[in-house]
Amino acid sequence: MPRDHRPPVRTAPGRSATSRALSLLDAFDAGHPALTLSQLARRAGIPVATAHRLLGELCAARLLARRRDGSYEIGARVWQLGLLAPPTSLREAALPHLQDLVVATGHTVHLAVLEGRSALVVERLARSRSQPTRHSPGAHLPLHCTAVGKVLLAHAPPELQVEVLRAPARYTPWTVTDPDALRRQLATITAAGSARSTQEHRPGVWSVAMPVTGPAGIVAALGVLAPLTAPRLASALSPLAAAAGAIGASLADVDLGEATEAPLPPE
Amino acid sequence: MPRDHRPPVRTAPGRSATSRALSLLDAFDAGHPALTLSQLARRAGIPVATAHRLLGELCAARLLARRRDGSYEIGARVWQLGLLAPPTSLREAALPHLQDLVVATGHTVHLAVLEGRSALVVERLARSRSQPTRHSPGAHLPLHCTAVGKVLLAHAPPELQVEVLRAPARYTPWTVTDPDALRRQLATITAAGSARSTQEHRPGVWSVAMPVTGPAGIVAALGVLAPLTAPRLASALSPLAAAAGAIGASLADVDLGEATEAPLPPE
DNA sequence: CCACTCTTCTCATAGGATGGAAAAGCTCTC
DNA sequence: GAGAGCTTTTCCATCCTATGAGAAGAGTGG
Repeated sequence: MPRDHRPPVRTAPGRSATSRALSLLDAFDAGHPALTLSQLARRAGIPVATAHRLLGELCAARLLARRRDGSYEIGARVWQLGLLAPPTSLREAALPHLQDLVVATGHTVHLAVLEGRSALVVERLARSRSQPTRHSPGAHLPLHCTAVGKVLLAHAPPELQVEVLRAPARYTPWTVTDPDALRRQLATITAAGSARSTQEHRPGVWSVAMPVTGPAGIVAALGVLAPLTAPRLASALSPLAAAAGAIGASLADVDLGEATEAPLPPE
Repeated sequence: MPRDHRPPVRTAPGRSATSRALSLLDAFDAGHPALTLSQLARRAGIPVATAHRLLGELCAARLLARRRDGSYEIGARVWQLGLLAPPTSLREAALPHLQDLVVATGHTVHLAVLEGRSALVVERLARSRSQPTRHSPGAHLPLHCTAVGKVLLAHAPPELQVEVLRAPARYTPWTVTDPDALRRQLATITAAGSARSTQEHRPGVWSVAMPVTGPAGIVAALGVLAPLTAPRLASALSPLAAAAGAIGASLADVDLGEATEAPLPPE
């Protein structure tokens, strides 16, 4: 019975119990779809013993599952819940039109929504299915140097524009990082109804995008990507507009749940 | 200052803080993709004040989002995390083969995995995209009266078989609810390599299914559904086997993360 | 066989979660 | 426009539950 003395436990730094559990979920990303207990504890910044208990709860709720080797992965329950999230209804409404657009243009097609300070790719379709798509659905794109991002930014609330234009990151030698130049671009985009990006995010690639307007306003941006060597992009504008319009129209009865950012500005 | 006296708060029944927060997530389902605070509190069985605080945390973690009208919905973050769950990699590996199978048979195609005591539909493809698919991906099917369910059950651990066969629910007049008869069916299915269901789950519909075998054993079941009036189902067996084999083969390098049920049997 | 890492479990403490109640909105009806 | 009935938000005293060091168990491999 060597358990002789128990020094007082240095307890609860300040985060709530729930926030710790949720930080464990945040430890997973595309590069880390499965993690061990100690990896999770490290990445979430909480003691192993605590992580172990919380992981047990997350597994009981089926948000996580254990693999054969003992490591943890995101559970099917999360996938299932995710089907109820707004991107799914949008994605399903858009899919047939995206396919049409791929056929019409022969290029890769993007559908993205605004999430936080970046564009969340809801769906991406390429000519050949087997072609390795660099950014799969679920990836984030910058707002200031992609065509879909610019469309979303141009129709975003001014506060967000200010925030994003404060310090635009450079991705290629062609990325526009001057706030004033970008601001002028946004004005043009709102007026013209379409945005483009030429090698601003990825060398050798240009893209055009247009807004998708549902009953509650702009809900997404639809873009076409192609290599610089491809035929003129002007030919893509007409089918792009048609597809964007068709998607918007099919959104008529779909929920108008434009989610707001965070409900609690205080703190 | 009318706050004169404060009777002691009848506190904490027994559930952990985290489990309460997670029960709020469980309140969402396909029929209720958006809920108000009081609905959530009712459905999760927790006081409004507590629910309000926990919902604030879930929104901060972006697992939930608020709509314009103040109601809550599943956040895009959940959708994004769900892309890391096993169903996604399986779904993506299978999709091209499912499309081939739809073309080859002309019927609706199902891909399902075992989850708990039911079959989780990972993907469903029909001939015409616009046709209203009754059960979309994410839905659960019973194990004892659908073709995909029977395949999964036949290869499931004996404990699960016992549990499911204890009291099989009746869905139609043709549902087989006799445990012994079902047990014999399972033996036949294991031997023959395919299962069928004729109106056992839904009147006027039959289905055939086969297992999808990856490097780590049976990972899913692939099924074909058709109305009773359709041509003989035997013609579907050959393309079905081909597709199931192709999916299994393309799973070779995909993670072998066969998730176990729950890690903690105690309690 | 020992050294090492990862996982599981225990338990005394105190700090945070709890929920009744009040207040603030919000939508109708009369 | 007062009032009833509803939902959402805030407050705070109590006390229950989360906490995390440590020890033991379970692998791993040199």
